Amino acid sequence: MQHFIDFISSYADVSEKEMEAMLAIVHTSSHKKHEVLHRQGSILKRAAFVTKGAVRSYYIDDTGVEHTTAFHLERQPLVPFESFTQQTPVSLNAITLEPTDLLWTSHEEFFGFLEGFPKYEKVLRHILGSSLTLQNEQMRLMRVTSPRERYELLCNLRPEVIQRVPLKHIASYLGMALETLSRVRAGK
Amino acid sequence: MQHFIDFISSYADVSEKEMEAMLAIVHTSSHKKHEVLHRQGSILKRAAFVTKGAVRSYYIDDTGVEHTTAFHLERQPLVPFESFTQQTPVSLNAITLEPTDLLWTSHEEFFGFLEGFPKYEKVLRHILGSSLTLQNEQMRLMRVTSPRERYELLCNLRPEVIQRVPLKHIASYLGMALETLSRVRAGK
DNA sequence: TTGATTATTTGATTACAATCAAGTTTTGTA
DNA sequence: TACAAAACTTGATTGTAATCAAATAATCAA
Repeated sequence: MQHFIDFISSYADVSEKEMEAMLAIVHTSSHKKHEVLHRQGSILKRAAFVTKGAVRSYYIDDTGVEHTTAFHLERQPLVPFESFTQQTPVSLNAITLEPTDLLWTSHEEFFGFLEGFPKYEKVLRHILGSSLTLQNEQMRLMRVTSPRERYELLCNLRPEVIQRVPLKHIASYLGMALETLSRVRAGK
Repeated sequence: MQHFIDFISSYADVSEKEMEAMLAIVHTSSHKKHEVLHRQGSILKRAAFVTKGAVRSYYIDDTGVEHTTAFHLERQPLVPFESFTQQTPVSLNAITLEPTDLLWTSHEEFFGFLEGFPKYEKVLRHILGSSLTLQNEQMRLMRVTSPRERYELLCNLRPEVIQRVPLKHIASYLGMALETLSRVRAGK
């Protein structure tokens, strides 16, 4: 819970009253390893935040190949904003990589809170902006040519991911074959 | 101008009063071919909308290579939202590909309007959501393995771009060598 | 603990796109 | 209209990562 408070506080000065209202709409849930949290095509009813564990987001393309798009470790939001804010079908699957604890709030509660505290419109805008920035950076990561560079960048940016996630998912995330990743890591 | 009204109307029912207030903060400008609209690292003071012509967004990487990230034709916004909403340095350059007419509004005017008409918070949220969706789609485009597929996807999604933009920029946008694009087009 | 499944490594080969190098065509403009 | 610059094409070669194939290592569950 402290993680969540830290997260929100990094975007806004939260008064006691506001924090109280927030905590009133926040729920917790625990999930086993390899539990599906949401599926491609469904309408997202919850915005979640990882307090413990790890979650992987991925989609399956026309040819049946899986593409991992994100890893959500503790202290990170797990919200496909473009889907949650507009209640359009989500384009990703989410599945736990480890036993995972989440904080979450429903669409109704979330936007109810927003109406009660319009100041948080700005916060949401800020979060959406950050989300766009992150996407941009990820896009550039993909354009950095060599697999080695992509891997090294990830090592620098998210060392915990390398430690905790099976290489096949990292390879998929970085857009290279599992064997290539293995060789890159061996320094070949 | 009608283009702009259509654009906004696709996101919200706009009352006469609101439209009036909007038009009061909208300005126009004309630009020659190859005119720079903004540079990497600057703080964006304007949100723009293309009414005529075409604009290219790109960035230059550490090794000096240019990467084209977007083409903005008429009826499309030209706003790096993540920069404009938060007034952080923009990570892209924008340059006209053709003689171009823009509508634009300043950061102050824009957020002034938003305070006067808080209903448009929702509209902005919607636009940011769409922007995220677009980014996601572009990301997926990059992951579709073969250059041929990437090219064909672009042909289907944005045929006008193929007609109007020099191939070297399209090649850069699709992340392939100019020669490769040429061969793909020749069906080789 | 053991067998089974999953994860990872290593090797050999192949396929594909980048690069280098000229040419040709098109466009803009003096 | 003619010249120069830019846009585009084509060919030959190279390098790199994908693919195929198999072995080894680690993890999980009965």
